[in-house]
Amino acid sequence: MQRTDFAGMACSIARTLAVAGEPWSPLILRDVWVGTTRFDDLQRGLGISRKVLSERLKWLVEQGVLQRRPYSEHPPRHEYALTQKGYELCDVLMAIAAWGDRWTAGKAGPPAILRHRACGEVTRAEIRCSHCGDPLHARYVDVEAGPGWHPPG
Amino acid sequence: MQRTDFAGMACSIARTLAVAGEPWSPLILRDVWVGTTRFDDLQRGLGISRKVLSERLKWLVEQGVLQRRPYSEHPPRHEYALTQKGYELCDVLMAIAAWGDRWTAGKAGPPAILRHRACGEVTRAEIRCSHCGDPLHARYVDVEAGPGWHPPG
DNA sequence: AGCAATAGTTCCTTCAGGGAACCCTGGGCG
DNA sequence: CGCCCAGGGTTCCCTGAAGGAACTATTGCT
Repeated sequence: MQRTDFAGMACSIARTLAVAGEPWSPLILRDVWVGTTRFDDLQRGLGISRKVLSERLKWLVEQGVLQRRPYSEHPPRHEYALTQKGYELCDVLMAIAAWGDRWTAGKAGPPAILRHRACGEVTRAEIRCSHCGDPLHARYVDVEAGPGWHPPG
Repeated sequence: MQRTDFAGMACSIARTLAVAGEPWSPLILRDVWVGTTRFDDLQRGLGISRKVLSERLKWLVEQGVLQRRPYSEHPPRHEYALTQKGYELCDVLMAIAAWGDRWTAGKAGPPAILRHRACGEVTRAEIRCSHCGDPLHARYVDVEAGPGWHPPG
C-alpha cells in the first residue's frame, strides 16, 4: 500500500496501481506467471525480503489476483497461482515488457522473448484499438469523462 | 528509485518499473498526457507533495520520458511535455487503464473513456499478437530466454 | 535424535514519502 | 519605489515502509 489512497481516485490507472503497483508486485506476478509458485523460490529468485514478499502475497490474494492453494496435505504446503483477474494483469505486463524491450534493452537485445502458442511465432504485445483494430497511440487519443467519473477529493 | 536495483535486472518489466514504476510516476505521465503540464497544476491535481513531484519530474526528464521546456522567457516559466518514449509509455498506461476499467470500476462504470481520433469511436486498449494479430493472453504465451538474458546477480 | 525443507513471523535499522514552510525570480500596480 | 502575487521549486522534520537477519513451526527423512 502506498501512503496515498490511490484506490479511491477516479482513475483506472490509479486503481490498478492500488492493486498491483507497489514495489515488487508486478515482478511477483511475472514469476508466478512463468512458473515460480512457491514462497521460497519467489524469495530467492527475486531477492526480495521475506517480510515484504509475505505482505505482497497476502494483499494480492485479497485482491483476487492470486489464489493460495495447497499442493500437499502432509506436510501442509501451499503455492500461489494466477486467477483470471491475475492472468489479465499479466497481459498488461506483456505490454510493459514490450516497452522495456524497445527502450531499455540496448544492443544486447531483450532478456526474454514471448512465443504465442496459437500461432507458434515469436511475438510482442501490441496495443490496438478495440474498435478499428489499428495500433492505438496515446498521441492520437482523446480522453473524455466516463460515467464513473467524480471530482477528486 | 526503489531500494532495490530494478534497472540492472535482466527483465524488461523490472527495467520499465525502474524508469516509471515509482509511486506517482504513472499518474504524473497520465496528467501530462491529458494536458496538465505545469508544476503547480500537477501538484494540485494529484495532491502529491511538492518534494516528490520535483524529484519525479527530474528523474523522468533524465530518463528521456519527459522534456522540460520554456513556455515563457520573461518571466522564465517551464512546462513538461512527453517525448516519443513518453508517449509510448502512455500507450502502456492505456492498457493499464483498460484492466482497471474491467476489474475495478464497478457498476458506476469507467471514470474516463478514450476516443480514437483515427476512427472517431470510443475505444479500449487491446493487447494483440504482433505476428498474427489475435488477442494475446498471458495464459497462452511461452516465455523463452532472449539474447539479452543473463543470470541474476 | 538430528537435520533439512517449506512457509512464514519478528525485530531492528535505514531511507523515502508526506506535509508545511521557506526561497527566488520576475511581473503588475498604486 | 515598495508591495504583493504567481510560478517553480528547495529545505526541514516526522513517520512509516523496505531490507536484512534471526527466529518459529510443522513434517519428513535417516
